[in-house]
Amino acid sequence: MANAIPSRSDNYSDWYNELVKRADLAENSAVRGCMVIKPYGYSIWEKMQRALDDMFKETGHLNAYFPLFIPKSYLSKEASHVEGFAKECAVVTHYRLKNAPDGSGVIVDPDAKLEEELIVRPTSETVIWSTYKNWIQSYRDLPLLINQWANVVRWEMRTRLFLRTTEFLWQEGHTAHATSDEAMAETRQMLEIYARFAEEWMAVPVIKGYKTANERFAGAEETLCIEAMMQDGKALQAGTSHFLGQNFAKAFDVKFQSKGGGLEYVWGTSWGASTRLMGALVMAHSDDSGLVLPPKLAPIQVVIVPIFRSEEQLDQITEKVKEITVGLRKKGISIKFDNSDANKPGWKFAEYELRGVPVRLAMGARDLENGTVEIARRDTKEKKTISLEGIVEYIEQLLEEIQQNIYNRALAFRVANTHKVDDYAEFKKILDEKGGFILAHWDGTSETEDRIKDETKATIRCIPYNAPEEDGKCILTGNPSKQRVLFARAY
RNA sequence: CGGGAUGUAGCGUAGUCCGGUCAUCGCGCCUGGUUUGGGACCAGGAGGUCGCAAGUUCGAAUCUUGCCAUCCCGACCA
Repeated sequence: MANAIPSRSDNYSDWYNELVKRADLAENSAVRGCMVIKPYGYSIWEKMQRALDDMFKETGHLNAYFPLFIPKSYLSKEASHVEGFAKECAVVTHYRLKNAPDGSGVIVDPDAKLEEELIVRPTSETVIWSTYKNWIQSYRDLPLLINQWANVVRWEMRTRLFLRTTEFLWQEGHTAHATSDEAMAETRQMLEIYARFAEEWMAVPVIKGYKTANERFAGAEETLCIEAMMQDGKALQAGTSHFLGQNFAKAFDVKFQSKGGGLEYVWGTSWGASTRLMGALVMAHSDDSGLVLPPKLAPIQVVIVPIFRSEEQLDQITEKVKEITVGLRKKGISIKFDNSDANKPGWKFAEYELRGVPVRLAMGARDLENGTVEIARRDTKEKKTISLEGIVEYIEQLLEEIQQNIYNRALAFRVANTHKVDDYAEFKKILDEKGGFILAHWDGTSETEDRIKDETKATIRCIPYNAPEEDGKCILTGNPSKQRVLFARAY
């Protein structure tokens, strides 16, 4: 193999970085910490957007767009919110440049200083709630169910393609409700949507749960999340849904008149998922040959590679291929027929494996004679020659099977790498030797959580939903505990 | 922002100690031909302010100083 990527076992992190670049998903840009998402990577993101957006619309949400800039004063209206984000905000202080007197280029015009500095949004709660104040007067205005697709900026110290970039793309939902119960139900509903998206579209199994107070969103009363396991055993948070209580309503004075005529603060939620999902998708399924994409999100689901010695042969193959592609397209399956003469078949095979195309067909003289085609699946790398008879149905079913198979594989991996541990020494040992998820008892205090984090780098990823009640002792302090929580090292 | 390292063609690199036909090699790219069932081969060709700036010197990719950028390890995070 001339251009092999690093292997996962050699260096997982190198493997990931190389794969993202080589599969043409994204690359680093001239701007520190900001990436360029390339067309192939962006196509996957568009499919993710489409699926999520459909689910949001089905549950009654509408899209809107709020400004990129936020007046600095807004950020400080909600105390814990500003504390959470202040350290990573980009700030706009001027609005004009001018030529440098010494001719060395342009400089910031000191006369163009803004009265009030603007923050580049790290998240939009504050602008949105300041707007909601004007939109909500009566219980009849509720619930208000809004989503926006946007870019946000968080000035991170260390960045990695998709997993943590200074600027990233995401969606953020912001809803307002008349009652606490209704807002909480919305919070749960949106987490369910994220979980369903992760499992049914990305083929990534997730664990749903509550964040501890330490890990909660800045300004939220409760944060729900889904956590996925990557192939190196580390956890990745794939979506969060926050119950904001009346915090932002109070900070921005958003009240409504109830049926009974009283004035009440509204209850809020916010929920988001970002281009980080792209990183999760790569790390959950791919192998040392390249990406493995779930068929539902693959920009190209089937690639057809002709093998020919002459123009006439190519023409004959093209003719045959047409019959297949017409049938596949009718089923909504995306196909690429790569008839370019620039590269040999072997090169193409390797290239489409790198790009994670779920199904590959190869057709040559041999197949023309026999009425067959060679079919290869990306997830297992199995190859076989099959008859053209019923090929469309065969492929349709195979795509479903691949989708299911990579989910099952990821689930089996997670199960195999999740351990119940009752002893702190063993806890540390498993983290260092095996990694993965650990279910252990915790006494419920932030102090204990912090100490475990300092000593092991593992954090409580979540307090899982529906965890069975079980009396136990905190792994660190020995204090009583009612249920196990999920520990892991995380991205 | 602390600790470590690195900047040579689109990418990856040799040369840096010891200054002087040294700008090396591979991939990629262009042209022509032969090829095509797992990353083809031959021939020819294009492409470089050696990160930037100043200094030392007859002479700097190489030595000195300053700056800039990137990567790794920490603190911070979706």
